[in-house]
Amino acid sequence: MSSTRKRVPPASETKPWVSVTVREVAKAAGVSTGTVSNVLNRPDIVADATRERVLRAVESTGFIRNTQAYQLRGGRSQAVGVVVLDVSNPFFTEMFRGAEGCLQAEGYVLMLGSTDDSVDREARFVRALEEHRVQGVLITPVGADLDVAQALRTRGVPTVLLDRKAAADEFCSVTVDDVHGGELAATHLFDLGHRHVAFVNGPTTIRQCRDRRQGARKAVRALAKSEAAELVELPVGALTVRHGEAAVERIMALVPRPTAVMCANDLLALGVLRGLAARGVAVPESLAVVGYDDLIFGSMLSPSLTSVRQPAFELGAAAAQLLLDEVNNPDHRHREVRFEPELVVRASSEPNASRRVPQ
Amino acid sequence: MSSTRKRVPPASETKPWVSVTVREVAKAAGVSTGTVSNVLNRPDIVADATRERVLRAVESTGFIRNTQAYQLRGGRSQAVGVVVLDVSNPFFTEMFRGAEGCLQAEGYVLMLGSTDDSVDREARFVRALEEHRVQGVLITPVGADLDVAQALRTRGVPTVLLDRKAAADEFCSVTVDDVHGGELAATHLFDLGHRHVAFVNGPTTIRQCRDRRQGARKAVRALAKSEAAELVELPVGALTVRHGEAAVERIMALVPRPTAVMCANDLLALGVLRGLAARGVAVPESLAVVGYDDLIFGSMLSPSLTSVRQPAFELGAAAAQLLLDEVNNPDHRHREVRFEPELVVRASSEPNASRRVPQ
DNA sequence: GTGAAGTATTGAAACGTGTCAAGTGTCCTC
DNA sequence: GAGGACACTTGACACGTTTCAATACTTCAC
Repeated sequence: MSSTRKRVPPASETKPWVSVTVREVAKAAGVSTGTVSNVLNRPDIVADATRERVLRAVESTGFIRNTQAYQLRGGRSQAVGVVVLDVSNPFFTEMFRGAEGCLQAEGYVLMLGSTDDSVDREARFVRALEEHRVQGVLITPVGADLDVAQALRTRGVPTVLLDRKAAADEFCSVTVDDVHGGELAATHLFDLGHRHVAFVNGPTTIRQCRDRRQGARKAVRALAKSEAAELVELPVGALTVRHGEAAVERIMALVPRPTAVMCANDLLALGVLRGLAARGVAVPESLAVVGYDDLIFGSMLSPSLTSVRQPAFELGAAAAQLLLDEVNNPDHRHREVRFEPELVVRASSEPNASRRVPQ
Repeated sequence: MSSTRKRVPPASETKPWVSVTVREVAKAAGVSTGTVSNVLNRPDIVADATRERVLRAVESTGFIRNTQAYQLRGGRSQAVGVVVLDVSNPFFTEMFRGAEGCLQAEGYVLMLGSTDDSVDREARFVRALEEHRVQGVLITPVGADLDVAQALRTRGVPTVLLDRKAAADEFCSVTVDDVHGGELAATHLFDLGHRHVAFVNGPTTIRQCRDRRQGARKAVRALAKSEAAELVELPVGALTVRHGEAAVERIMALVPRPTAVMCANDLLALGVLRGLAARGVAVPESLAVVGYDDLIFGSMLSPSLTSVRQPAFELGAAAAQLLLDEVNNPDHRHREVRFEPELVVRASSEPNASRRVPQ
């Protein structure tokens, strides 16, 4: 009876090469599977001779442990998800690198995905991460609310917010003070005497865009009545070179024509510079330009781009550390690691700017 | 007797929130686990009323399928590994994006890692990918031999070579003719009359660097005796902006001084331009510069950078397609998808270059 | 020679899922 | 109302690993 229930795998199911299991290693070494497992996980409790024999068997059979089974049994996941807005933005890849350095050293593999500021893509990707039972997630959330991150949290997935402040003490987060950064950029232009400034901003659904705008407005309000200035906002659809370039037409159409442009990030600024160059507008003489992020490429343009520096690599590394602490430390407390932005003045705003920062 | 063997989980093992299993869904819906599984995987064979009930239970319990268990049971892995030389090089992130687009649509998650041209890091990362039983790997192999890729192949992991030609019909691969590209760049400089050309090259352990050098040498040999030219090679340690900048000193020390510089990639070229600008060397008047990759940033410099364009995004997309075919198509044949490089002439080599390519 | 104490190994159970042979109905036909 | 055909549902097993109670084997002291 019961013998007829034995599963007989159909011929079609035979794979070209099935992977070596712990059982085969055990057979090769003449021990039980339990011992093999012990050799791999707690080598100290197994006798020297046996350990040696098993290790040789592991070598000769080409055994590679199956993480799925390991994890299924109750072991820790060795994967971490990283969710960013745009992989092609060097700011995010730098951040990724920072995280990669820390986490790869701890044996983690990083699953990377970009959302392109789409709620749908974000939901789909995070869903996939959850199905993979990742050990944690580093995420730059899309949109104003933190729905996705909250959902992760309630399901017990350690989550660190990248470049986004958490509400209360719900999450760990790494942030840069974008309000202050926006203020720095705008103030710099006002200090130079500009009174008509255009602000090429991305979608205000993106928190960074909102905050930088807020900072810029703050700078406007901080001016004495006698030196009142105007900040004209030009929203664009995405933070890309293409959108920056397209914005130039609108800048030039403004009346009165602005004497300076502030951009919500460097990609936009690079696009603006390109558009201005195509029209033969002199920078900074006819129009000063400042960006945000301080991508390395901005420093090599001529005119080189004034920008607000953010420590992308350090942001990623800090986020990774926070995640590791949340995972390993039993009495972990959520924290916010805050970095200060730094204005880097270059030629696009000051014709003969001596670099105020090395490199 | 046997009841004493029952496992009693120690208190320390209780997790804050254990994930919902198919069993709990079954209980909630008043059916068996088999039926739940059927609803999820072959909804057509289950009665409408039951399906509805189960789906509601899935919803209410917040069930998320455990990919590990799914895969362990024999299902397909939903992960693909991507191994590149350097995540901070926009060329590779563009490639990643191309692959991401195809693969995410098919439900795959991408595990990304950079090797920084280190054999060790490559080995470690690929090892981790194998432990995760990824469905396939897209890899830019480090070093001259294809050891790591070969190992993957013999273990039955579908592997596509990125930007690297396979020996025989061992692998699928996507490539750009780097020899031709190198030739294009060098020939361009010779056509402009340059006879002393410096070649800032990366480590020749990197295949791209070797091939581009070979192309450049070929261009030298193609010259008539009457117009013989000299190509001085300056090897540097890595393909980065920093290394390019550092090479400038050596360029300027050459006797006779070269009138043109060809760089193995755009990051090097950007570094060179930066170094030259710092020394006040006029480009292209005193020294012409060409790069390789045609990163978007090169087009925005002034002088804008002449470069050899490679369709990074398309490379990644093509690789993803090849992988999907290898995975899905039973009678898959290995293929090489070959792209042709394209010279984009800009101001860094020709003062008043009218762009020969739009954008 | 017996018991105690330690050391090394074993083997079965469990993790969460998909599969499939067997089982339970239900409806139709003769 | 017996039999067959059909439509769903069930439940045990297998995947590859780790864990842990139980066992086997040594050593040592009395």
